[in-house]
Amino acid sequence: MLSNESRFRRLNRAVTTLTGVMDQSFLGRGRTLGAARVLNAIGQGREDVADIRAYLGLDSGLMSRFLRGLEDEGLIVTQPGKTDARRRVAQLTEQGRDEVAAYEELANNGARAVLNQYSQQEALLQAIDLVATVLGREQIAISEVDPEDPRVKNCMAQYYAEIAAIFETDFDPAQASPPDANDMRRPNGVFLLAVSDGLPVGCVAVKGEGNGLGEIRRMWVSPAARGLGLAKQLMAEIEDKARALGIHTLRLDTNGKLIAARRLYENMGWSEIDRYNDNVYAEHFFEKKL
Amino acid sequence: MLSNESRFRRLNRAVTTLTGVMDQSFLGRGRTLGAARVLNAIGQGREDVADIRAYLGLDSGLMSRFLRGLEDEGLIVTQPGKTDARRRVAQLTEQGRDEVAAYEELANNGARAVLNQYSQQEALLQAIDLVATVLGREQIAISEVDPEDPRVKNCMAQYYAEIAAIFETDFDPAQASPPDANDMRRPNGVFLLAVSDGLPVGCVAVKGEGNGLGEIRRMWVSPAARGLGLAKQLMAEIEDKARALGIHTLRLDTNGKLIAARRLYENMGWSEIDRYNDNVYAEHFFEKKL
DNA sequence: AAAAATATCAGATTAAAGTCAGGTAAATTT
DNA sequence: AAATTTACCTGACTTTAATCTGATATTTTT
Repeated sequence: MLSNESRFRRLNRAVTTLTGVMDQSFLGRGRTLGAARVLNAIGQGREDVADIRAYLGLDSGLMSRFLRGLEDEGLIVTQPGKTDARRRVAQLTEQGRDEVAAYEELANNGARAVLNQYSQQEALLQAIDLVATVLGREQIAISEVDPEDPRVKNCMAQYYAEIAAIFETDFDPAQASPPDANDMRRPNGVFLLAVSDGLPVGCVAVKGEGNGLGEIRRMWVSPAARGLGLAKQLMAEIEDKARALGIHTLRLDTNGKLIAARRLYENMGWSEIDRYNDNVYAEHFFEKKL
Repeated sequence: MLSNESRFRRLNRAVTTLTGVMDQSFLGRGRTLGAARVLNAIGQGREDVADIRAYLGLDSGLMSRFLRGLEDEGLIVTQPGKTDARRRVAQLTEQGRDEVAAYEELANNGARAVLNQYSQQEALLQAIDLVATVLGREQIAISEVDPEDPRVKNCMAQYYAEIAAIFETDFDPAQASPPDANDMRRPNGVFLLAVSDGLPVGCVAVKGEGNGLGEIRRMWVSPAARGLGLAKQLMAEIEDKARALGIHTLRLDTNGKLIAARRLYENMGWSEIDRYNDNVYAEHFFEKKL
């Protein structure tokens, strides 16, 4: 009925309207939106002035004035950077933290007001995650994390829930040869987590034992990030990490129902081999020489 | 992992960033955003100045200046309204139409640029429809349309596709006692369509034959609008319309697999009766005295 | 018919954001 | 060591949006 473009523009209009309302509530704290944006950027942990400037797209003169204003209010302090004294670093004062918290509260209240009046919140949130992740696809960042990072645990919980739904039985991780966290930490292995604007959207690990053999584990991509080529990117990066760790042969196992995964492995140069473990959920086994 | 509020705010950020880029492209046409917004509102068919003013939330002085500017550019003409000469009415000139088309092109290109780089477009668009509809829930408008309106055909096509998926067989509308369009037109009946910012999200009809008996047909709510109470609203409105047409008894049929629908009818005071037609897809029959 | 309300317009003013042209100190390059 | 570049600052200026006041024409109410 509507063109795809129009459907997209409907979203723009709906979100823009809400954002306008939210911005209005921000004004209630007696600061201009520009100053509030800078303050909140600092509150998000962005300290480097040049970084904030790039993030918000501000002219250096304008930025400078915002910083002076916030300083005069006693909300931030700025200092020359340690490694480069030209780059200045901004930090919140006690009072600044309170003020950021107040803005957070306003933004969260605005969000809650919308979410709470809808009966099927989880479905809505999943749609929101998908849309936000696809629209912000350029800013998905893959980085090394500890295998016991709480975000990793969260990814795994989602993974198990999905697997259970696909297998139509309970999924017992203990029966899937659970890897020792230490084998996914340097120097044995590496754990990679993909994050899209704060939301964990995928992970993968290489598990090693220091003998040149490695295994790919914990491969997962959130439904919100599927179709973006993230799985391929994670696999490529983890292979690089494995190579750098001195691993020459990688293996992995997978279930027959995870068809997309199997196709990916085949496309990326893996070859099927015989069963090499007693994981009861695994039906296909692959190997790749690095 | 992330709070619900944070997940919502991720969407805000992603959309706002894109909107900013789009707005930049609008500026390329040498007009301020304010003036462009007014022009595009007129291009959308909003003619009444007071209406545009309310829609865009503009002060009368500011609005007046935008209109003068657009008039000076030769893009619009304004006249006193016919029924009330205080309210002015704006219309596009030939040149204005071209300019609106140019803005449309820019906006559509921006939307396409985002959509086209994603491989699972239809899933994304469905998520977009859901999010935009829920966020813009207040602006769903229900109005009478002709049963042969193309938007109605589109709703029905979606309905049939869904039904086919639920029944796991092909669905042949010809076997479902298809109603005569004329019986869903005044004075026999009424057809209602629910539209959310341009997107048809639901419909319902009362089919009558002028004898005080009526039948509810074409009841459908888009997946994008479920959970908003739209079905209930449509049913309530169509009952009112039926009453106003002089109908004293309403009937309807439904399939056993449409559980939510059946529960709705029961909650709204319908009582189950014996089969009254030979619709092969119908398994439950209801009646309501008005 | 008079009074009140409504819709727009025009001019003056303010506020916020953004731009531009130097200037300084620190870092980097030559 | 000199020249260049970088990051930030300051002050002057422009643009855009927004607000406020008062005027006019029209409609509605009394």
